[in-house]
Amino acid sequence: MSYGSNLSAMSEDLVGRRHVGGQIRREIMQLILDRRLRPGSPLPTESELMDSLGVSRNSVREALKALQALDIVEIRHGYGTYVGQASLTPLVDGLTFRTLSQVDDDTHALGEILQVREVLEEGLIRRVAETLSDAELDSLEAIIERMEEKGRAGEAFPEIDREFHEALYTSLGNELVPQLLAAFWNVFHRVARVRGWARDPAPAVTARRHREILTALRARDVTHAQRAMADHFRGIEARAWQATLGVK
Amino acid sequence: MSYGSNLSAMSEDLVGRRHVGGQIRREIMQLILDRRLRPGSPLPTESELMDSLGVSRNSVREALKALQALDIVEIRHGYGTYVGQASLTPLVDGLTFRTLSQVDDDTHALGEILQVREVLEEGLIRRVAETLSDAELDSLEAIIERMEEKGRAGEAFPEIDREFHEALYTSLGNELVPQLLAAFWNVFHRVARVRGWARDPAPAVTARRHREILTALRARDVTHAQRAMADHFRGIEARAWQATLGVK
DNA sequence: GGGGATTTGTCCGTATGTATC
DNA sequence: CGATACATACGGACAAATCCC
Repeated sequence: MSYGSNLSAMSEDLVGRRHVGGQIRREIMQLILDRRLRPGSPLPTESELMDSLGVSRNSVREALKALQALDIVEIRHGYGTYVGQASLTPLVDGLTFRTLSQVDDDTHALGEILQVREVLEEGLIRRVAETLSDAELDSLEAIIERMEEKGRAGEAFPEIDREFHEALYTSLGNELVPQLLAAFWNVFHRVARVRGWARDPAPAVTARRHREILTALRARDVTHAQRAMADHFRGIEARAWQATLGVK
Repeated sequence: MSYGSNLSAMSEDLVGRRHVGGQIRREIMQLILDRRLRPGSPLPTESELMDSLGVSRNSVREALKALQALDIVEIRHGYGTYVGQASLTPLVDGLTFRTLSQVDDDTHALGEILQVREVLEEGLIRRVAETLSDAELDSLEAIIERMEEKGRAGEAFPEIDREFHEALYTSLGNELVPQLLAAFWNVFHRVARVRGWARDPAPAVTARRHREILTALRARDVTHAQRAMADHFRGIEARAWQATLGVK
């Protein structure tokens, strides 16, 4: 035997120490929870982790790489390892991969994502329509004016679009909502970029649909707002299906 | 110099070969896409990958571990590596960790997840209420009868609950919907288990709420169904908040 | 069931790039 | 600029799991 000593492996012997890799991953996560480390806090170095966990550097690194993929830790080359933001980037990676994986019809996988986003936003706008303050309506107004300006120039405005939908739901005080929507948005546009789809061919129409949503919100007309949102998604779907047909 | 020869490193020298790790991850994903590999298909062995990618085994393994965490590949000890299901387990892991990480008030993070689930299901049941067939209503009936049986015995039935909500939306033909709902459900119950919360204290009431949803669906009463679903979530919230207070 | 081949899991030692001070 | 601490990457070796004959 070359490397032995099994300092702290006794506890796992009864369990059969199955899948040491996943075990180390859980132990590092538990370490973060136990020490109440916040996102951005420094983690022990790899050397310290191999000592405290009693495993080799390779095992520690594989576990850290897995946690990095989940955005649970953040590794800065030559500097250190830190607690991550636990964002939804893993969801984006997974959904993007899954969608690209269905070569025959990405419309299916993409349509599913779009349907979920539509259901979400239709329900969310109902709740937000009642609690939206005048100040928030004004800031939405400013965003839409930038849209219309781009629309007049015939330029697409994916980032402003994203900004609008994010600003719509800030008043809910729900951090998860904008992150989920942003995740879906990222998947959609990443797939579009890989597939080489064209940009929005009619930005003025898209801007008008957003304007429609805002006027409904100003009137506190929940039904109208919901229908305007649904129309907006019809537009998105039309663009996507047209793009897939155009490419084929 | 011990390991030299740098066969295929020349191409990266100009780029500065930044972040080889993440690069390998993308190359393996691209390999799956290029070869049209389906979930369950075998991947090249680690040795073949280090040859074809021109990197060491450690680097290959770290990339594979990251992809494993995303459920993009599946590694079987002593057998081989396979294309994974690209499920939403990364989302479950991330949200669970994030929720447990907020020790002071998990009610906040958990409340956000619950709100998203509620918005989703309220919107989904509207769409499903119109297209549900009699056969599907009957299968929902069977599930609810099992609930009521458990309810009379005073036993909790988390699994049947999950089954009901999954069966509700099969007619949509959207694979992502049940997976997302299952993910949220898993986060909720995993956190509950870690926190040591009590089980459903009034299963009969929970069963009755589900019965209410079904009767509304049978009557094709969309508004009623939506309200019944909302009531159901009020019950879940009440249980959760009561549990957190009880523990504290 | 036994044995050998294949494949992943773990470990060690070392050299190198990178960021901070 | 040098020193230091850290992550990155490589090669080689052995252990453990699985499969097939």
